[in-house]
Amino acid sequence: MQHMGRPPCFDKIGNKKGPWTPEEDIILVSYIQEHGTGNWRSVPTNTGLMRCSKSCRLRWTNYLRPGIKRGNFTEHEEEMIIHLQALLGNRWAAIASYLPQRTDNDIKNYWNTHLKKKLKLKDQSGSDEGVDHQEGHSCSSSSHSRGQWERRLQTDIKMAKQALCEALSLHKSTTHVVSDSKPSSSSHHQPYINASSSSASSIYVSSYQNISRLMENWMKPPNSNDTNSPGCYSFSNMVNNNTGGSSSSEGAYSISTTTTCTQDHAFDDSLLTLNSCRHDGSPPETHVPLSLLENWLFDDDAAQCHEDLMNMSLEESTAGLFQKEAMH
DNA sequence: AAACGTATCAACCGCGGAATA
DNA sequence: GTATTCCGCGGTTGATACGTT
Repeated sequence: MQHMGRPPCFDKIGNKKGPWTPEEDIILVSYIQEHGTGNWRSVPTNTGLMRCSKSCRLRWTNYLRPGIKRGNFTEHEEEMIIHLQALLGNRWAAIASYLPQRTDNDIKNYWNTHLKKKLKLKDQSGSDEGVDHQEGHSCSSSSHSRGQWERRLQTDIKMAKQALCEALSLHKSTTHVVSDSKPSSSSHHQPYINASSSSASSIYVSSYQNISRLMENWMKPPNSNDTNSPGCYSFSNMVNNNTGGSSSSEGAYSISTTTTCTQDHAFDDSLLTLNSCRHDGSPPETHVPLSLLENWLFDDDAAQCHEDLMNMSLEESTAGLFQKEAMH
């Protein structure tokens, strides 16, 4: 049984493991800025990084990718995760697609460390809920195949949305400026330059400036307020203030901070709309009379979105293809 | 102040499925 | 149609930060 799936790439001689160093991060980021994320296999070779492609991809998607929000989960996010977990099970990637600023890894960790416990306590304290909040998911009864089916369907929907979005948004302005505004807390967020995108193939950020800023931040003593993990430095600043525009197959969204939402709703804002606006990032403020379809694609009225999602089961969202399985 | 226990999260690992030869 | 390679996902691990005794 040599090949059940792909053998791990770690046995290649000299492949480094363990935490990433700032230097490695820089190399990876600048490479991806230039070449995009199309071909992970070639990343180690082309960059000289002594990491396997998998490790590079992981580092990028879980940490370096633009638009990742770090730090505490908001209540909204928490609710979303609980809701979606009940709906989708432990499909963290699928769940993460609704929480675009969070990585699947983050969500998974948060679930395992916080939410699971929380729900357990809740259950113990007498909540009756038929909902099974454990490992499996509420709908897991019949549903391995259904799960796959759902996943596929979701992907199809996403793609359709994307295509429609592109088609519909051709006329819209593609520029969007990243303001260094808000993000909730404290931050000494510095305004990183956003190489404003010319849609699909755009580079999401000005490499030189951001990297030099990155360097600057590394020079500073770590701020305990910020993030405590070794991999954090101040990079999150950069990352958080950029719009995504890379051509990553999975994470190439752009997050506009110029949308109508404010404060806490920054999160809701990107919710759902993200998938649809990933390429042009056009701020939906330009609400022209929208067709139903366009509304679906571009509507990011925060409250609305959130409401919608919270009230919408997957079944509903997929036009009643499934029988409704009572959530609440 | 030290020892110990717990929580957190970045990274690893193995697998399945898609893509390609 | 088969074998091989690559990508992405989810479960798990291990280092370390944090809290308690």
